Amino acid sequence: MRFSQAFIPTLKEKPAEAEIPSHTLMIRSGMLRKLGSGIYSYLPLAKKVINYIETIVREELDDKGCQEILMPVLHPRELWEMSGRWAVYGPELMRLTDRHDREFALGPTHEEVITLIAKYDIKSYKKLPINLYQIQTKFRDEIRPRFGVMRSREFIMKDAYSFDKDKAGLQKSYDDMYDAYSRIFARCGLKSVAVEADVGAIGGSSSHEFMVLAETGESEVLHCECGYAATSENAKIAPFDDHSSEDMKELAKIHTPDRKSVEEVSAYLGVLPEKLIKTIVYKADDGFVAILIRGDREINNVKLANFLQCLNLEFATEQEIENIVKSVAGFVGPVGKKKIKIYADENLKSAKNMVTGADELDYHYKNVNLERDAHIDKWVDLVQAVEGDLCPKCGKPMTSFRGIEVGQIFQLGDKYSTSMEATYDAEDGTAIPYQMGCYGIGITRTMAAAIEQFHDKDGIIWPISISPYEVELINLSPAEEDITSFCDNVYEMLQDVFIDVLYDDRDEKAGFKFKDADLIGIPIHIIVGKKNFENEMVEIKIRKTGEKITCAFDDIVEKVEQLIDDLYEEIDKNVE
RNA sequence: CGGGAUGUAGCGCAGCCCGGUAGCGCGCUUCGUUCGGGACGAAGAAGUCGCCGGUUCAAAUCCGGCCAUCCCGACCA
Repeated sequence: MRFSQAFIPTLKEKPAEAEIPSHTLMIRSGMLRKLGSGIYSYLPLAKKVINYIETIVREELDDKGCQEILMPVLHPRELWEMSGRWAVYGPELMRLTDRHDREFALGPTHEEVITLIAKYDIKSYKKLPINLYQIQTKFRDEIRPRFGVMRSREFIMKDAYSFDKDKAGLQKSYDDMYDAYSRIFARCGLKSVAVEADVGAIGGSSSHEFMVLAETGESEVLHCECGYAATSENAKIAPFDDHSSEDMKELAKIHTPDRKSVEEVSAYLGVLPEKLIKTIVYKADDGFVAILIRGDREINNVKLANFLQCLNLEFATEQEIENIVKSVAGFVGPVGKKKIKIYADENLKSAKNMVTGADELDYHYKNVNLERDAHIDKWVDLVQAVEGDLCPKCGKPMTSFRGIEVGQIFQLGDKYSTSMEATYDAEDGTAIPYQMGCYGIGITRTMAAAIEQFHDKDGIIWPISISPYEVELINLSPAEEDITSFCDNVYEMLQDVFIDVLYDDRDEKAGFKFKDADLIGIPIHIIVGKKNFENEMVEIKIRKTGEKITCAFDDIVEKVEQLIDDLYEEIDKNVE
């Protein structure tokens, strides 16, 4: 492609709306333009990257025997009522009404549609297992779209659905997808890691998220050298140090005037925050509960919501604490008989001689020993894991990094097949619900994640496997006829050997073209300037390292082919 | 939805407090010079000042309402 003909509207200045590198760079490099909040047009460079990512996805999935289909974006309300998700999916489901007042959703995911397809047309065990996928625009009415394509309301996603006869089959399909995903992200040139994940609203049992490592990632991942890795919201931990060796002391009420927070009480009494127990009252779906957590730690809301099996979870108000719990905000505690259920983080089980609220204004208890002084309805893992916590598998301290979630795989089991009465006929003729799995990859998010992982102050540094072009040929002297006709020639020769090349033939200053080339981030630049030209040489620059090599005219094609091979080899060695 | 901000030329912004009919930089068009890290000169095109209403002789500017966009928090590929 000649740059002079290409639609690549680059920008010198940073756009006001962009916060993170991928967003800024996609706009500046002429890949992306905004239409509305969380709604974007993909210009030619972006579309090429998307195509390359999709090609890798298709190749790897097809290799596992998956088959591509295309399902509708528009879903009738009745379909979502079959699974019960019209009600539970919540405001994130983009809903609309047609001229006859019929209600529809714009599909955020396609479990319902695919299950219906299977229900009608995959009736025999002989047809199983089967895995169907699509690459489709998805809609999610995000509370707050941000970071450009990273969290948008409309995005391109690959979603696959597996159907198996039994759990063992599902496990096999799941393992295949796990393997395919690892290969896909590696082939995209990305450093990624699979972590244990929360199943969230989709439901089901086992799940992994694939995270691309990047400082700007929205998720914190805890991992251990033994291989354990999980998002911080989902991470389990080995119990922290206990105090079981202490003797239980006598319970005592102490005056703590106007000291409510952990910091205040801990400073006033001269004890460490870890000797305090916070008692937090929540309003859950079916009533109020009190949760106990060590003073220096936080409650993990995902764990709590999962444990309580509830959709809405909020703090009780001061009024509710007074009226329902018969206590005082800031001084709530577990000692004595209570009207509501009390659940304690299991790490408190061995804690001795703790400080808690005394359910009375300006008073706390000291020397509280939960098993002696309180009634705990259940001990549960509720703590938010942090860096330094011990690995649940091997007990070593875990470290943390940030990541961008680019894919997630789930074992759904028979959740949808049962609710939608989708069954196959087994060998003995009985109707059995499919065992299903679902597997997503955010295509456009993967593109953004690649930029987050690979950029510098000058612009994007594309991994060659998903780069919009493999080579950028830069003519620094378009006014010189001999140089230009030479460049035209090189352009032809490269195309003849199927190298995808962007040819900067524009009548612009050298610096201008260099800046654009660095910004756009094509991995290999061939620079044709006057001085080198007179010596029958060109310069080849590697975008990633900045390394510049000179190359004789006759060797250009061979050298470039070799450099391309090297870059692919570097990627391939990380593909299992 | 709560908190904070912004809306003026394609992009980035000033002007608003103190009302008098719009300006700067980049980009764009033409010409000339320049030509290895976002050149210079000259000439030019381009804006219903987010929308609706109010106050006023007069509104980008003051007042009210609405809309949109962005940032911080709770959700997710």
